[in-house]
Amino acid sequence: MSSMDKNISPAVIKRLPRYYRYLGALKAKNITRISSKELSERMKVTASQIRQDLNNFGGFGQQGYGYNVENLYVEIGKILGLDKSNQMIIVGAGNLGQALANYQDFNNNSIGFQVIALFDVNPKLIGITVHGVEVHDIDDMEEFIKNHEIKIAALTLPQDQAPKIAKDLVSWGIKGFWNFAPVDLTLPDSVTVENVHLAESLMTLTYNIHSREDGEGAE
Amino acid sequence: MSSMDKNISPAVIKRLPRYYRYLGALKAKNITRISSKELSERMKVTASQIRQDLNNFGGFGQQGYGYNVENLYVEIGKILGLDKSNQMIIVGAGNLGQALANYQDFNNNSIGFQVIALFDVNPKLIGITVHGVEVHDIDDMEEFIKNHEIKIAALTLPQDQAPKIAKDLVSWGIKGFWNFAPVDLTLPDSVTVENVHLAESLMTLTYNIHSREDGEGAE
DNA sequence: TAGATTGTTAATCGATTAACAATC
DNA sequence: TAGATTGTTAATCGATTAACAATC
Repeated sequence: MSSMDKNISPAVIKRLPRYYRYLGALKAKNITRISSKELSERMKVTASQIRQDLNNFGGFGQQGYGYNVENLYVEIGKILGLDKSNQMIIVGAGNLGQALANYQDFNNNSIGFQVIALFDVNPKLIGITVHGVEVHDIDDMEEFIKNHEIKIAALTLPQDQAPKIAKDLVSWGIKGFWNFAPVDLTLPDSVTVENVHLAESLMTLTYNIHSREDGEGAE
Repeated sequence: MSSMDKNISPAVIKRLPRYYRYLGALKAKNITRISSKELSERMKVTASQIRQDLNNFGGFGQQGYGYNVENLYVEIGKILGLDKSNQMIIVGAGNLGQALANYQDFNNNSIGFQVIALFDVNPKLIGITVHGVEVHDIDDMEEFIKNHEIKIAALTLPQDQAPKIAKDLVSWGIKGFWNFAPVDLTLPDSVTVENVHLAESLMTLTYNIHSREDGEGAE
């Protein structure tokens, strides 16, 4: 209802955070206005694409002027849901889970994400504190989620455990998964899964490195 | 020359690791053959897409039979460059760098990736060992890369340092970057960059969570 | 006002899906 | 051989780019 989503394509959505990052950088440089043309040169995309993308959400610009940096930054933030509080838990307090808990890039109030608990089965980890956040017993997770009305869970646990725990988490109210386990989660349509498949990302890198080596003398 | 790359689209390349993962799982279940139709049902893509994708690289199947799982697994591994040794270094031995050094998913010989050194400026980190891999002084990086003929570097360092260090690394022989810094690296065309922008991935997650909430009653 | 730049429609391009002849 | 399933061409669909009238 609020944003009368006329089914925005995933390709557009994936580009929004990058616009947001560039606008943040412009803001930090005290640049107050920018045209789609100049932004397109900085970002190495077409000005057409920028205007098309933004116009999915409303007319943020002004003819003859361009876009107000501060305003556009705020608007894209709202579109992405960064104005809401986004508390999350991390399930699996191993190296990756702890790294995410420590990660300053998003884990600060200015962007609005906040890790409020880690969970693990390992008694050696339960009770320790990572970046001021406590590792809890995974058996206490249901109650914690319900008490704190958590909607987002990062999954940084072994592949074989991820599907079952994800299913439980959905029944306890989790609406979005940030999934680092190398497995595809099959969950109801009302639930969102954002995969970060690190091993797969690394494989596309090696593909590109090797294919460039081979194609050196290409036309 | 070797693979006479007829310019495979990035969309196809990004799907290959997922095929590889599914074939590995089939192999582990001792399934020896699979048709594009059955694989398409498991992976929730069209059989057409699977056949089109694979045929960019050669006729791996057999009419009336389907694909041999073991063979296809090996072939896709070769396409991705997993048969070659892929030694890499991690630049930035903070939480994320250490987590990657520890990450078992790719950091084992069976897939062919191997982290052989971490680098940092922090004297407190230099000399420690993470998952059997030593953290070196970043001043020793040039010599190390040249001695070991390293081609791949993971960048897990602060955003403001990434562009300069990436430039240096290129001059020392690095061909591919696995970039975790929230910045776009501008480098020569001969160099490959695979970005893992965690904060941006998390933002698309919140977008989807919130837009589903709003659109609940949509047709 | 004249100049600049948006918002938006139309044209192009590329990727996905469907269909089917080839063939194991 | 008959049945199954690929490899590949053709049709469709969606996303990107170009163009330009609207308008600040």
